[in-house]
Amino acid sequence: MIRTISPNPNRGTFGRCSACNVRSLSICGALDQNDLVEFERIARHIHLAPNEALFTAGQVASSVHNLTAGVARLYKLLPDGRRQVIGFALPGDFLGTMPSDRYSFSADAIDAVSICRFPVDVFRHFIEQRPHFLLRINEFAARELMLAQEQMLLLGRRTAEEKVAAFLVGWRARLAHIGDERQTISLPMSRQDIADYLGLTIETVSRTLTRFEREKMLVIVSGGVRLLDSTRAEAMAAA
Amino acid sequence: MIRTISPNPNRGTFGRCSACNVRSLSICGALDQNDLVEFERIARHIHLAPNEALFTAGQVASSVHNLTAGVARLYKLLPDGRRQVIGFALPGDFLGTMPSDRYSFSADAIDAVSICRFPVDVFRHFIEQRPHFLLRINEFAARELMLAQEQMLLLGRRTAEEKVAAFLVGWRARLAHIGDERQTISLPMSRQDIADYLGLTIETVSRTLTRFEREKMLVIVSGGVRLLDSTRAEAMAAA
DNA sequence: CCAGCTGATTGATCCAGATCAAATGCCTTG
DNA sequence: CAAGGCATTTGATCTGGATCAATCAGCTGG
Repeated sequence: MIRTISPNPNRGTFGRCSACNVRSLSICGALDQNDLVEFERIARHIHLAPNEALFTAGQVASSVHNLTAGVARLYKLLPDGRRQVIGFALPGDFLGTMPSDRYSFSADAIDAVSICRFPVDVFRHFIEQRPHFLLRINEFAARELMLAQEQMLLLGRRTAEEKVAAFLVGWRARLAHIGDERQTISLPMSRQDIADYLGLTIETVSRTLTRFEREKMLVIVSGGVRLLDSTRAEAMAAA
Repeated sequence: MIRTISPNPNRGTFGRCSACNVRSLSICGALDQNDLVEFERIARHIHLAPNEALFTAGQVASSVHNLTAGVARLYKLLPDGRRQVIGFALPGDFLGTMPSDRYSFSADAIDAVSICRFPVDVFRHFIEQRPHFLLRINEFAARELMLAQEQMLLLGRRTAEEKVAAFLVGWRARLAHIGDERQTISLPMSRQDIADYLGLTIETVSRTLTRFEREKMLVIVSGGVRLLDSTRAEAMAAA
């Protein structure tokens, strides 16, 4: 399970926003002490077991969410069951940039996940009073959009090998961003999740990883991979 | 060329935001008369010929843009020249949700295009004073993000046939949204643009369209297509 | 009215990645 | 510690869409 900074983000004063250790990474980083007290009042802190749903596409979007621990998968389904994972959410990520009144994608916990949940209308009222907070949310949305555009390039124009390499390099960067800079890249999601994220099959992902291992670019370990040749991986990811 | 409502969006009082006929469709729809006067002061109105660049990926992002006439293609390139079109911009569309200080994609005019251009720092200052405007920009970013996620599903998990059908249905909806509800769906972009948008080759797009015509789903006309069997197209696009 | 150019269509063949089909290597749990 | 269950890996084959290769159809300018 992927955590940040301290082993238990909600230890002691459970649910206290002021003590939240992913605050600086999240939209809440824009709130001062006074705001935080108010914000805490409208938050509900929830823990989810692996594979539990945060919300489901099509449901009325009654809440926005802020991830504080664990990893979630965000995905869309076609009527016949084909699945596209549109992203993985990490601690600090905000799931609330919704244009419509219904969720346009589903989200569920990959490992044990903690979230802060806010009723949309209350949340909306809160941000409307705080332009600097709104500005922060905007920055997050912009970054999200840029990642989505990068992913479109990957899905539409990259080869299987490039996709897998780009995924590993990008994932490592995101882990580093939340303070996880271990040698081994933790991969809490299944091969199927990775395949559905990259627009590939599970077999292709597996074969590509084993080939990378055979070619000494990485070592596959339980729950992740250890990159041996970053330079080569980065070159593959870029081109 | 795709226009909206009146044949010439900038006729007479050229560049006057108050007279702008795509205002209600754009982020500027959130501005009142006073705001508009101020806004007009920081705007530069620019006209571009087909294939002229609005901006290029990697350049310092000195301006944000608002499209008022014509169609633009937004795209990313890989070092070896592979191209992914990440979207087509229509009148009313805002190109300014940038997370970094450099453009992360390129944009150029497909047909004759008119834009309003604003220096980023001035624009930023303007929106910071106007929370309701910021809120509007946020809604636009959210819609943009939802479209991007829909496109990820298309790129990763749909067949060529589904991609082309979904493109036509989606494009028709966007044209309808800006007031262009003619029988014939106008396609000002080239087959190559469509292919690069759908993650296909030009040959596959062409073959798929001719097959649709053979199957009486549509008729290919100069500069567009006429949908004969909307129901069938929508079914393909959905599944 | 025709030559040349550019974009689109059509045809023939190929191949990256999908599909189908077994293993293999785990964790569980009794 | 054996049995069952699931995720993953590996192997064999197939195919949707890519690639390679001509046409073809509008335009544009002379």
